[in-house]
Amino acid sequence: MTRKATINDVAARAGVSIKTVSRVLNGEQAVRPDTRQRVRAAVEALNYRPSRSARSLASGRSYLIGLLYHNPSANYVVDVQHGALDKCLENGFHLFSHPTDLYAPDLGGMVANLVHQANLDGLILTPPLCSSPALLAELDRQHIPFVRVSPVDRTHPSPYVLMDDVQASRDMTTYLIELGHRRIAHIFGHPDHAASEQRLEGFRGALAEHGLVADPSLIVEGRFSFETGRACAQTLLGLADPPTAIVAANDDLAAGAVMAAHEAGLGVPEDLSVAGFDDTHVARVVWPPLTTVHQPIYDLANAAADLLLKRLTGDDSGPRYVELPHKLVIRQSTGPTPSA
Amino acid sequence: MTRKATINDVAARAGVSIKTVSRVLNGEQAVRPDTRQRVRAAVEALNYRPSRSARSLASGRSYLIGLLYHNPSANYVVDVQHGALDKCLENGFHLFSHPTDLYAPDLGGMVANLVHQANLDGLILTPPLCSSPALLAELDRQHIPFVRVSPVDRTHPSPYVLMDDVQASRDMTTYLIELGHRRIAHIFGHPDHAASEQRLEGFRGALAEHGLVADPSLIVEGRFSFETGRACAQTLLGLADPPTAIVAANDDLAAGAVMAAHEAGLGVPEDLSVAGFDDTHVARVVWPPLTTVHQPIYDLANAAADLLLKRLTGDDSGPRYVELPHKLVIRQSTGPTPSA
DNA sequence: ATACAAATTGACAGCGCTGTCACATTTGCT
DNA sequence: AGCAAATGTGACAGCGCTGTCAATTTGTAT
Repeated sequence: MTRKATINDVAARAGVSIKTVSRVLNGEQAVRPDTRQRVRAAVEALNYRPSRSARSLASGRSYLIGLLYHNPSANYVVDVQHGALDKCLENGFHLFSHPTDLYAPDLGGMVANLVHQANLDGLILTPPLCSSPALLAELDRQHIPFVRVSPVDRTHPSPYVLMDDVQASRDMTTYLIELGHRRIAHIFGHPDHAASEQRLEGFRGALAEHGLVADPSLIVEGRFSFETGRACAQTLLGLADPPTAIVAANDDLAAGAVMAAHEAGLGVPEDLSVAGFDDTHVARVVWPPLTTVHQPIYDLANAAADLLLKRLTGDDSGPRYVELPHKLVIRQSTGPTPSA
Repeated sequence: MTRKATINDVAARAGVSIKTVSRVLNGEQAVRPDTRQRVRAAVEALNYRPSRSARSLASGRSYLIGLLYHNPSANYVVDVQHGALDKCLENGFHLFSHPTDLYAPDLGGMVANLVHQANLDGLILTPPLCSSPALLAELDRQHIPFVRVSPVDRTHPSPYVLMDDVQASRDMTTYLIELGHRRIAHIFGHPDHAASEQRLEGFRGALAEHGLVADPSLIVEGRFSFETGRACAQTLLGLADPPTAIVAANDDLAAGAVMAAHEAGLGVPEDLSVAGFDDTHVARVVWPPLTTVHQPIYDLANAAADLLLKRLTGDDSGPRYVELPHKLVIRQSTGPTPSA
């Protein structure tokens, strides 16, 4: 292999100026079809790929976008990364994944610094980062473009993608009610994550729709983790009048609840039904496998990247947000009420 | 905030030429201490950060390294990413994570292309990519620097990091033998992953050391997944003379085996002991929690990045490889033999 | 002091691309 | 046919940095 081809080589071969090659590469309009064709052929023949550094230095853009996350589950991160990365590569961009501490003293400053150092063109914010007002404010102030994944605040003008957490939670709860359950508990997610509120809201909504009242002692606060799920379930099962079903705000919590049931000598689902949320790997790896809500994480991230890239390339014609459908996944951790 | 500071601003403020600033930034020797100090102060005062694109365009280096993986578990990827990313940032580099298909028809070409397009300075290869001879050969041919994480072939001249899989597996098996088990089965990992062989070797070694013979019917081949672990365990438990303990080649397999035991009405560990490998999230989320081998994934990746960066910056003084210790994690999925 | 080597510093030319603007060519219209 | 407007193309100056090499300062041995 010889030296890597540059724009000059392409221009020479196509018999045009480098500027015209640049035009073709960047999809600018003012190029005649036959010229464009000739340039394309030369690019092909030389297996030419523009240098990101040169392009970036000259244009001030970096063709790099950042994906920020705060301590979520590995499965979530990996799915998000893939969804976003695929869309980026498709458009000649690259992706930096970066763990970010929601509680950093100067979160906004830190992120802005990261953006400047790495010269990122835009950001994808995942929960709970996407609902930090301080962060959003700083990004706005510095005119850093970003999209949000599963935000709660729909009033902020930045684009976002989400699924309907409230409805999903309502669907799951309704499913349990239809199975005959009346004393249904909810393990709340994590106060950092606004989705937790929505899942609680859907839970309450389904109960209300069926004329049931939510017993406050059946709503306990977890932290989206296996351990807290287990502890919460222990509390619930220790109640004088324990629930026959638990709707947990994510799969880890549900897995913990299943473990607590086992420890208490209770069968799942014979004695206790447990439902999860998100449909992560864990849901298929505990015994019994969890009934849960499938969240289209890959697709959400893919759509998020799409929205961001459209903005960056100046295409403002598309929608400001995308809402993707959820799906109930019925497995073996839920069943009819014991007495029924 | 005004325009971002450039090297010219720093030079002007420090009263030196831009070349001298460049020298200080790149840690070159020929700068007098007081000059160096003045430049440092100016950099500080202006909060100056060199532009990656400019630097990269001028030097031909990109300060970017790639992390390649083929379809491993999310937890593994995330740990590897963090380990490598932390070391990179520490050294002013950035990290691209990239899923890569081991079975791509022209794997070497694809990777080389990726390296050139993204202008990567080097690669970190995780298993099983690090044992693809075709890939290694192509990278060598194109003079692309790389390190390998947990390789099996120690003869290739590239640097690598690993832990002793054979010894770890031997330790685990010995632990079960000391618990009184005599009929011990092994669920083999995945033929793609050379570590599987080593874990089998350690298993056999421990048996031999204790004068036990490995019954061939007790060695079954899984695929590092929950489902195959379950299927393998079903086979094992259906045997006329089933094992009292299973050493699985990873935690997912072990989790599947635990599930199969549950399905067969067997208690773990009362009727069957099950040991995992890797100490991933799953190990703490199944019931009972898995006895397993803790693999220092973060540290391995961190060390790998370190080795690679040292090479890239021309420091050849360090070791060519790093071996990190493993650790047995005893949880509740293993216990004494039923009859004992 | 003087000569010479070594250490330190700077001038300047790119790296490969995009933005600006001027020029050339075509098109549409009277 | 003739002219303005629209369209297509190219020359050239950077973007912010590093590499090369020459110039300057400093140190050392006479």
